[in-house]
Amino acid sequence: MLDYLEEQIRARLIQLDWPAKQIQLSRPKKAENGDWASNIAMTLARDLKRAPMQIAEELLAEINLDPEIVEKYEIVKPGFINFFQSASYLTTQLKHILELRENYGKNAIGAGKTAQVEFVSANPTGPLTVGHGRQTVLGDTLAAILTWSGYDVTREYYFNNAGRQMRLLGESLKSRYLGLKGQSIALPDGGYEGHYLIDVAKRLLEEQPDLDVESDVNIFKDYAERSIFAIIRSSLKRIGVIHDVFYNERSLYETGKIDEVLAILKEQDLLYKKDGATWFKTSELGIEQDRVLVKSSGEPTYRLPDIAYHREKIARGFDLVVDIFGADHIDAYPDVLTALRVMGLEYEHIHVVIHQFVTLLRSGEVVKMSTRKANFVTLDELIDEVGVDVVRYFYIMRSASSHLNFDLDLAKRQTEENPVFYLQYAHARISSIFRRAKERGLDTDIRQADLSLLNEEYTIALINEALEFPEVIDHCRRALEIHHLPVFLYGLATALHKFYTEYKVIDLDQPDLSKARLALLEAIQITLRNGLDILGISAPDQM
RNA sequence: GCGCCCGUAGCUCAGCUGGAUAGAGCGCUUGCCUCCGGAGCAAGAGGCCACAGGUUCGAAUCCUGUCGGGCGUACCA
Repeated sequence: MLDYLEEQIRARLIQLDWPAKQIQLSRPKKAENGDWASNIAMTLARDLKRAPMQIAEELLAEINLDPEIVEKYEIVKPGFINFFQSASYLTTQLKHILELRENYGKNAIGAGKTAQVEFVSANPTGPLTVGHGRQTVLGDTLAAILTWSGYDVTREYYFNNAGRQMRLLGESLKSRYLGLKGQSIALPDGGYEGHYLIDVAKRLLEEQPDLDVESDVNIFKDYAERSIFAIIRSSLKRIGVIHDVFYNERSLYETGKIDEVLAILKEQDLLYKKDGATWFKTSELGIEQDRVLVKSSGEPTYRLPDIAYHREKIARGFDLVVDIFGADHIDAYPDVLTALRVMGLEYEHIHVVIHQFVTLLRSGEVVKMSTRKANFVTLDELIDEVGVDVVRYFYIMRSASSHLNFDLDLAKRQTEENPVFYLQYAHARISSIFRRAKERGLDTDIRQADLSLLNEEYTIALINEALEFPEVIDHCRRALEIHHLPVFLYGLATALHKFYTEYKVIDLDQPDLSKARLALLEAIQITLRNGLDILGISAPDQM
């Protein structure tokens, strides 16, 4: 419909030799304003120096619209052109859903192209927290949207198991281990206080009881890394996330990629030494101050490997790269992009999605969290408390750029107040109707259903709602925003419930109408299921 | 100080590249099951879209400024 109208209007513009402006078509909020509306006449008014109403008249005077698709059109007040779709168009589209089934909503925009989504990327210093959770689900769901858009998607986890933080982790574990043996050694300054390290220390003590103060800290570091990575991977698995690639920062050193970046920047005279450190002249490149790339200790700061990593992403040839960062990393990526630019690399296909923080609320109170101290809530604890479906939904129901209030009380309620159950209930309700229809001996073979019987107000509203699904997918992809999907699904569930209250599906006296309505419900269920599938939320047949 | 994000109903938030009378959930008031799942539906009350300018035929949406809140502003990641 959208493409069709755009094509027809464009043809008229060319015919009239009017400017080939972008043609905007939208779905009006009010039904009386048609199914699709265009503001083209108003946007042309200035170019043509004529009244919009007149322009619309002339534009439509000789337009050629298929009556099977567009029943009629109207020109209204300021200059809107409203199109009304025909009943046959609606039934054709409904058949489409029934034929496409689990493919309904997919498109081929990314066909033959590759995409990479980098997300989570937490270093193995502790379990995933509630904060990581948002990014985890956000990235996974955006990756799913890209898959539905035809891309060949790589989910990637970038991590660093070297450097100061990891050394601190090793020392912290050593301290805990020796503590268990009765040798009290203070945690290092800024060390990791989390209780999980004590558990790790206990297991290490069981496996290797003979370590002591003299033992190499690397033994502890490696053990901590392995143990914590196992915890992280198990959390990811629980929440349904599988990364295709775990990219170790260390490989950038081993393959010389770090040195290459330094060499290129040096060649461009963008590096200098000061106080024993190597600085990047970012202040000459539109950034407030210069940045340190290599510390006076000889260790690089995180920026340098990040630059090298992104250079590698470009070299790997992805058509689209999406980085998911938390708001606390907001300062890092301009430096990276700047470095890529001065190295003469194409980086327009790299998109950064920044999400704001998560606040946990319990009984209306903010749950205080601090990573340094032991009192953070882990993603696992959250899943234990409310379940995977609810966790996933709550994380993506709001736009990433908004702060997220995660209301634990609401999340735990298995009642009408919980939007997840509202959606799942819609799906289960349809399954239930099909079960009942079979019990009653109704012919549920919907293939010969006469869809033209579906012409009541709320029925048409429901079909229209379902037809928006592909547009929503497209919107999510374009904007790299996922929250439009749960918002859409919620509206679809509402339309379904409304339809259900208004009309009886199983009516033995009207088998043809029943069959048509069952066909409709099948299409709605397909749409709901596909949407939930993208979100990684289960679609139950009964609850 | 500077950079990014946010400010829409009592609360939590939608509102897509500017469009027609600003929406939803929760909470509050009131209705709807002899009938396919009431985990549902309907009605009502509730708004100077933070504030002030500007651009435009038209602004919650774009621009500037002000005021609030969050995050950052490291030789931590």
